[in-house]
Amino acid sequence: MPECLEAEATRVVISEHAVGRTVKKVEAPDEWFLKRGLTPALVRAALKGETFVGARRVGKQLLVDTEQHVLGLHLGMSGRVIVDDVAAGDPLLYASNRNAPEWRRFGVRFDDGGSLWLRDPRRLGGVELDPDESRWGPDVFTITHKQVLAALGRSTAPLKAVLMDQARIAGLGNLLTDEALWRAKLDPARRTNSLTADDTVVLHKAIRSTIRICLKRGGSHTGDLHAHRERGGRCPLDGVELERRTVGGRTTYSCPLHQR
DNA sequence: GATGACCTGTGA
DNA sequence: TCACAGGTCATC
Repeated sequence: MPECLEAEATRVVISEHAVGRTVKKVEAPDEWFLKRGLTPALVRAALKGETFVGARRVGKQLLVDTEQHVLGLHLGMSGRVIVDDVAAGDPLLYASNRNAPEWRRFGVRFDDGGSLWLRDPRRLGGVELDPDESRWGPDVFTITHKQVLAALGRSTAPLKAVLMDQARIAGLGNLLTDEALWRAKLDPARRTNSLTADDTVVLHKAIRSTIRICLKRGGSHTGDLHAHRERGGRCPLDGVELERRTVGGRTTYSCPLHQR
């Protein structure tokens, strides 16, 4: 599920329900889930006795600050954070999932008896310690037009591929990118360096409105385009059949009439 | 850059 | 049984 909006919902839950609490025990039952050389022993040594002092987010990446370390949590394609057995984010989506204990990939138990778990059926998420935060571009929530220009650069890659590159802009995933491009009336496959100055202004506004509106509605799947994202689906703006193809390695829906 | 790999669940 | 899935990473 997670693009930046789901990560943000998760950040809020961690901030409201886990910050201020102290780690008593670290649970790392799935070693595969520990990334970049992290081991159960290392993460245990780093976090045991540490108090969570803040929860941040850069794009899709969650960053939990402790007194001496930063715990990086990534939700992958199917991850959710559960604090004290209550799932973060959309309760409807959560309800459709079974709560299988074997999907718990990483967790901490607090000294007050509660817990925080990262549950991820597909195991595409991960945990790292003290991540290098320079590998992410500016966060999409607050991105400026100037930063959009810098992100686009002179790239000849398809526009969608550039927007989803987390090093250029952090936070846009497949659904939000399709929605933003649909709103901007820009073809996802368009060569990035073919955009006019006006195009970049429209694109920036579309990104901002996509984030604002979908955040308010409750997630990456709440865009106007999303309901029509299926084979044979029609553009909700002008009714023609949407084009379905692979752009930037991801299934892409766009309107062949109004996205140019 | 495009492609396949990673891993596993869901639904047609 | 198969296609597909909201993410990243390595490799041609």
